[in-house]
Amino acid sequence: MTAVVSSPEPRRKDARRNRAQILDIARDVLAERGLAADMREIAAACGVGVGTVYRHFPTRDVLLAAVLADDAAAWTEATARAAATADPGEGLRVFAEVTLELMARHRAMLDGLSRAETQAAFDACRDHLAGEVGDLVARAQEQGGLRGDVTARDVVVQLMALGRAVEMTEAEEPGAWRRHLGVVLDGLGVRG
Amino acid sequence: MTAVVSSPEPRRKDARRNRAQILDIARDVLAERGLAADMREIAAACGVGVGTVYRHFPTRDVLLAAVLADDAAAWTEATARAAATADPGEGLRVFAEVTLELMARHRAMLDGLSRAETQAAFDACRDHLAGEVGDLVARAQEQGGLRGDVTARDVVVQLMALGRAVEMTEAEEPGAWRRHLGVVLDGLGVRG
Amino acid sequence: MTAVVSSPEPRRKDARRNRAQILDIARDVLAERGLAADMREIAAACGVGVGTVYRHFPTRDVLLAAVLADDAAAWTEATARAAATADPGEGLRVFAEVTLELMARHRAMLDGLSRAETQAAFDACRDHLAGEVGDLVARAQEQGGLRGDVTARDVVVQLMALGRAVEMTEAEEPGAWRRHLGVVLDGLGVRG
Amino acid sequence: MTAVVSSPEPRRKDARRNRAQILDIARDVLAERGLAADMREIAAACGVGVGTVYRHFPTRDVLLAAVLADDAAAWTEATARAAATADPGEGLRVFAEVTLELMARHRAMLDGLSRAETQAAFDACRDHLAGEVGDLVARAQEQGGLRGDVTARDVVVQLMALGRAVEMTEAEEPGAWRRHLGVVLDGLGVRG
DNA sequence: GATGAATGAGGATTCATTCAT
DNA sequence: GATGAATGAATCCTCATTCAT
Repeated sequence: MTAVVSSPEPRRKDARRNRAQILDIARDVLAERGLAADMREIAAACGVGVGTVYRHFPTRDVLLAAVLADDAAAWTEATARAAATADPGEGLRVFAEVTLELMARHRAMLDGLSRAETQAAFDACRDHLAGEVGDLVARAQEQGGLRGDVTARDVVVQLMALGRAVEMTEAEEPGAWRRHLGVVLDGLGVRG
Repeated sequence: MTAVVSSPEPRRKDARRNRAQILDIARDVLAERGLAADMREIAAACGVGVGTVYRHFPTRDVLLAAVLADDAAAWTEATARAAATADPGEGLRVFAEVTLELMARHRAMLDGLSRAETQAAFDACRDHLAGEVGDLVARAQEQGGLRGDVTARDVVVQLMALGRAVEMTEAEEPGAWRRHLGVVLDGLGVRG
Repeated sequence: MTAVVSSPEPRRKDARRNRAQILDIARDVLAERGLAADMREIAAACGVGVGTVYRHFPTRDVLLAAVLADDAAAWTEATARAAATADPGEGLRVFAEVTLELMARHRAMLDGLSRAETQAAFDACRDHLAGEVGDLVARAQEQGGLRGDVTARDVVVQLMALGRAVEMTEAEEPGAWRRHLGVVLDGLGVRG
Repeated sequence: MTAVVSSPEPRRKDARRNRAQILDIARDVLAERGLAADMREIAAACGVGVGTVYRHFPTRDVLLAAVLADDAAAWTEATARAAATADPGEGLRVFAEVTLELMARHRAMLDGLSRAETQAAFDACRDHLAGEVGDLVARAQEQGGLRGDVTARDVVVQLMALGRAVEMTEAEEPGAWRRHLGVVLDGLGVRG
C-alpha cells in the first residue's frame, strides 16, 4: 500500500558481510518499512548483493525468523536479569519495562510476536521465558505483590497487547507507553 | 483456457450477489486468512468471479477500506448506545465490551485499527467516536468513576491494545479477553 | 496509455436503439478516443446498455468492421460521383478531396484503412472503387491529365498516406491537408 | 506450478542478454506483431524471462519509448549526414530517402511518429532535426531547388505521410515507396 | 427487446530465489 | 565468496462477452 523507497545506499558502510551485521541492519529496515521490505531493499541497506544475504539466510522466512530469534534472545536475557531481582514485584515491573523498551526499539518484534507464522521463532526461548516469568508470578503472588487470579500467560499477553499501544503512540508521543503500562500494572496489582 | 472452478454448490447466483454480501464474506475471509488473502480467493469465497468483486470495489484497497468502514460503522453505533447509558462508568464498561466483542468477531478490524494506511477508513467515525468517548470519560472522571490522569485517547489506545490480546487468546481460550479487560478497567479505576 | 474517461452520459439522447445510430455514435467515440474505447464507453455514449450494442453487433470486431464499412460506403458513393465528372483530371481532384474530407471527419477510417485486420471491411467496396478509380486514371492519362507512370493503386496509396498528414495536422492547423494534397496532385501531374 | 517453456534453442544465456539486444529484438517483434505484442511475447522472442525485460525497462511504455528513441537517434544521425550535403536539393532528397528507408526497416517508428503518446520519444531529436531540415529547406528555396510555399514542417509531414505508403506497400511490392516518394518530391519541386 | 451485473481469460508488474561470472 | 542479472510464479486489474431479470 505504500512505496516509500529509501535510497539504495548502505546505511553503515563498515557493517557488512557477516551474519550478525546483516541481521542488525535487516531488523532496522524491517522496523522502518515493515514486512513490505523486500530482499533487494534489505541487501542494499546492508551494502551487499542479494546473493550475500542468501548465503547467510537460505530464505526470506529464515531471515525473518532469525531477526525475531535475535530479538527473542535479547528478551530472554533481559528476562533473566529481571528474574534475578530479589523483590518479585520489582522484578515483574522491570521485566515489563524491559519488554516494552525492546518493543519500542524493534518494531519487527511487535509484528512478529502475535503472528503464528513467526511464532516459531520464539519457541526456542519460550520455555525458558515461561519458567522465569512463571517464577516471578508465583513469587509475587505469594507476597501479595500481584493479583492472585492471573497466570504468567496473562502477564505476557498483557505485555504483548501493550506492544500495540507502543505501536500506536510512539510516533506522536514517545514514551507514552509508560503511562499505559502503569495502568496495566495497577490493574494487575503489581507492587514493587 | 483453464477453468479453476471447484463449485462446492451449484451456483446460486441470485443469492450472495450484492455488495453487502461480498463485504460480509470478504471480512470473514480476511479474518481467516489475514491480509494475505488475494482477490481470487475472496471472489471464490463469495461464489463470484473476480470481476464481480471489482464491479463493487474498484481496487483491493477500496475493498479493504470498505470492510473496515463497515466495522467502523458498527462500532460507531455501538458507541452511541454506550454513551446513552446514564452511569458513565457503566457506559465505559459497555463501550469497552462492545468494542472487544466486535474485535473478537472481526479480525480485519484488529489489523486495520493500528495501521496508518487503513486508518483512513475510520476517519468518518473518528470525530463522532472521540466526542462520545470524550464525553463518557469526562462524566466518569467528574464522578470519580475513572482515574483523573487518563485521556479519552488513552482509553481508546488501551482497548486497541487489548485487541491484540483478543487475537492472541481467542483461538485457544475464547472469552479470555474478558479477564484481560477486567485488569485494564481496574487499572483505569473504572467503576460502574 | 491514456485514460481520459469521458462522462457516461449519452451524447445524443434522441439517437439510440437503432443500428444506424449506434454506428454513428460509435464512429465518433472511436474517433475521439481511438481504438482504446471499450464497449462500455461506446454503449454509454449511445445511451444504451452494452447488451443492446451486442444485439446489433455480435462482437467488437464486427462493430469496428461495420463502422469502417459505413465509412467505406460513403467513400464509394462519393467516388461514384467523382467518376461521373466529365473531366477526368477534375474527377481525380474531386475524388481526392472527398476522400480526405471523409478522413478528416472520421478518424476511425484513417486507422482502419492501412491495417490488415480491418482491411477486410473494405473488401466490399474495393472492387467497385478500383473500377471507378481505374477508370478515372485511365481517362486522365489518355488526356495527359495525369502522369503516365502511375497506377490507380498508386493514387489510392498516396491518398491513404495523406490520411496520416491529416491526422498529424488537423488539430493544430485545420485544412492544412489541402496544401499537402496540392503538392501530391502536382507531383502526380493532375490537371483539371 | 506449470512451466510454459518451449525452448527452441538450448538457452544461450550469454548471447542476446543485454539491453541493446532486447531493444533490437523488441523492435522486430513490435514491427511484426504491432503494438498488440505483450511483454511475455517480447521476452520470449528475446529468449529471456519477463523479469529480465523489466530489469532493463521498468514499464512497457518505457520499453516502447526506448525503441522509438533508438529509432529517433538513428534518424537524427542520418539527418545530420543529409544536412552536410553541399547541394541542398540533393540533401533533401537524401534526407527523404534515409527517412523512408528507416521507416521501411522499422515499423515501430511509423506507428510512433504520429501518436501523441509516444511523440515524447522524439522530443530529444526534434529540435536538432527541425534545425537541420529548416536549414536544408531554406537553402534549397534560395536556390530555387524547392517550392517557395512549403515549410520545413510540411516536408516532415509529407515524409511521415509516406510512411503510411511504405506500410501499405512494402509487403507486396518492396521498394515501391521510391516511386511514391518521387511523386512527392516532384510535387515539392525538389531538384538535385 | 433492453439492461447491466457477472464472468474469467489475458496482460502488466513484482519479488523471492537461482546461478553464471 | 560475492555479485546482481535472470527467472517466472503469483497477483492485481481490465474488458470483451454472456445471461438472468
